[in-house]
Amino acid sequence: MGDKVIMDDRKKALLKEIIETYVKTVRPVGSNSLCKKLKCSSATIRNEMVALENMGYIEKNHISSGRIPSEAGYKYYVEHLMQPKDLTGEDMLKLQTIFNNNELEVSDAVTKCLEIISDLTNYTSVVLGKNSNDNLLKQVNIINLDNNKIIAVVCTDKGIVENKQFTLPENTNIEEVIKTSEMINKMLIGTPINMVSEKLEFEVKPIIAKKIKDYNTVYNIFYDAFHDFLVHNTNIHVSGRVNLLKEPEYDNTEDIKRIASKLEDESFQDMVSKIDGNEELKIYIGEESNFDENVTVIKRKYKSGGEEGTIAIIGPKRMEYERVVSLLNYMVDKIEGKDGK
Amino acid sequence: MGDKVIMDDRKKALLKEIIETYVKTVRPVGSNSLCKKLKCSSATIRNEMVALENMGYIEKNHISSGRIPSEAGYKYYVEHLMQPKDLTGEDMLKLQTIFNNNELEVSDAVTKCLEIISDLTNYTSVVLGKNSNDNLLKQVNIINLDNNKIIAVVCTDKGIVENKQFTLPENTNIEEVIKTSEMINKMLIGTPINMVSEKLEFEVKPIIAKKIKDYNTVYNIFYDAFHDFLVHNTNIHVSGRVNLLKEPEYDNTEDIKRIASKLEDESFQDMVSKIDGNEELKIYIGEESNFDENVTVIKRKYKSGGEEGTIAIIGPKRMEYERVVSLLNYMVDKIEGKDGK
DNA sequence: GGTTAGCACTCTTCTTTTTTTAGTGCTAAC
DNA sequence: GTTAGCACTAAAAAAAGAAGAGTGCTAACC
Repeated sequence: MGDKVIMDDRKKALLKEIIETYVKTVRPVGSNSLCKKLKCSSATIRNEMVALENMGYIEKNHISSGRIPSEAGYKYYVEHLMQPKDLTGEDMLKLQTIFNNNELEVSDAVTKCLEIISDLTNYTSVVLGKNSNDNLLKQVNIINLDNNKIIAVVCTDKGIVENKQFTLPENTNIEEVIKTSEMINKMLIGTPINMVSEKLEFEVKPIIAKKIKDYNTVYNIFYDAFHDFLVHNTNIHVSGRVNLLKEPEYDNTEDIKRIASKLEDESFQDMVSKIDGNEELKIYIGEESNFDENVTVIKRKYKSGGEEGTIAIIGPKRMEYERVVSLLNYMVDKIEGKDGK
Repeated sequence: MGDKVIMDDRKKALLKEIIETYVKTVRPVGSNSLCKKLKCSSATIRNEMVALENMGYIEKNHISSGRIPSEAGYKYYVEHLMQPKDLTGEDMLKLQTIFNNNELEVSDAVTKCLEIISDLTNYTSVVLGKNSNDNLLKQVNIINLDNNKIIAVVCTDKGIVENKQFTLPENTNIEEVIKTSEMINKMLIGTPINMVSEKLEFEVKPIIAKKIKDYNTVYNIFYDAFHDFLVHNTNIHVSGRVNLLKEPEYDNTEDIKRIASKLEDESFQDMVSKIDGNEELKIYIGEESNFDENVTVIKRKYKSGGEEGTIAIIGPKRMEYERVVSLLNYMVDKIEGKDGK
């Protein structure tokens, strides 16, 4: 109990072995099966297991069952034991073929990657992308439809385009809207997209206030258009939802339905959104995942072209940590163009 | 066997009762439970049941179980027995609140409806929308980014906007692209969007062929942009995926996983796509559903503004047929603006 | 002191048996 | 044509038994 047992090398090796076996087999791991690997008898292993259990790294389902890793165990593994290996040739090859296809736009590449990762790993992957603030306003166009309807098209230097439709009040003069758009194009081009609203209010609004009587309506149109650009511009893609459902530990309808619900629910967007602190990669196990106590979420930031975001892999707690981490890192390096190619 | 038994009124009432009870309870229906409703003894009902079974409208799981409707039974019900009722006040109210919200654009309204239907019925709903061919070209804009990149923005009179990015070959003159876009804006405005490619080839291409040396590159850009507009512009929305999974008949992991797979698979887009013949509403039961033998799909066409498409409701075979049909019809009338409001 | 063989014990899982229950088909009487 | 009565069936639920995997502990071993 109160014993301060230290985590010696054999205990580490044992924990590593237990976790990696469990990841493969999804069965509680018994002392017998580890004899060869650890080069000692099952009795010795059992003794060590008791120690590991007291430390909280492994647990058992019932008094005479094999051991399974605890959440703390996985956490210890991730922090101290795992060694992200090189990608296998197979994994590497598949990824390479994607990136050699130059035609892909950034966000296509990310999405495509996502699919591949889901495919290779059999987990679910999610990407939450956002237009980064280094997008600069390139141009805003007004297109005049019938019936007092107009469309405002906003475009940035990174090539991101968004549009929004408005119905003008009866008495609004479309010409004035178009003139204002021209003014914006003269004054605000090159402004970081998140600063546009501000400049619109303090630089453009005062000017049009003098020239146009219904200036508030006109102002609001552009305000809305830019505002929408910022808000709307979070796009989320999910790939391989069912993969997760098919993981063998979810073998009852309860679990499956619960997880399927969560995967469809929009709220899981929040879950992906942020990596706390400013680490590039972070692993959230069980409770911490903010999604479901029976999963692990691995998040990885990326930033490329006009877009930045987070990729998240959702898998069972007995995830192939090493592989997924390698895969993610490799992929993001490619996307960010850090590989010199 | 060879008996030609006729479907008299009592048999009809019995079949209707069996189906509607089964829809509610999801349990095989026994003769006893129907005595009150049919006003006769269980023995009589059993006799009639034998007749219905011979006709193929009901079946039993094993020799001493109650009866469940067969696929043919559902089909008979849908064709002869059900009477789409008026919506309940509750259903009506929820729908009304959506439509009173004038700000919704068409496609938003459809999507919103979808969510409500999934919510009310606990089935899965899908909409496959397409820009209808009565969209006319309104305008095409070229936006010039750095690095030989340009964006082509295509807009129709119904206010649908699409954009596509291109990287120009080194030696292409951007001015010429812009000039061509202006020419298109003069010549092709008002052309049905599906005809634009053709006119582009036979009316515009010959002209630019004379003026521009690299005319093929320029032509291809616009060709691609318009082509993409047509291809891209099928949008599919799914709502309430999990609802279907939660239906009580899918009480084993097998079924749930299989159906979840199909719901995520893109191929189910094909399933939704068309209603054969030119009926407005059609019901596909089991095998016919083209999706899964354990579901029913009800499809309903709609057409509104610049968009047309099909709404499909996917539910268990023991679907609340009457309610769903009423709901769909009511909803589509509203969307199409046929209610005079 | 750490390591190991041996063994009783525990819990799960699988198989078999028994009981209960819902509902049928058929016969004979109304 | 309708109904009561009854033997019969199959499923589902509950109970009982057998097999297996793995543990904890003790005592002997190096």
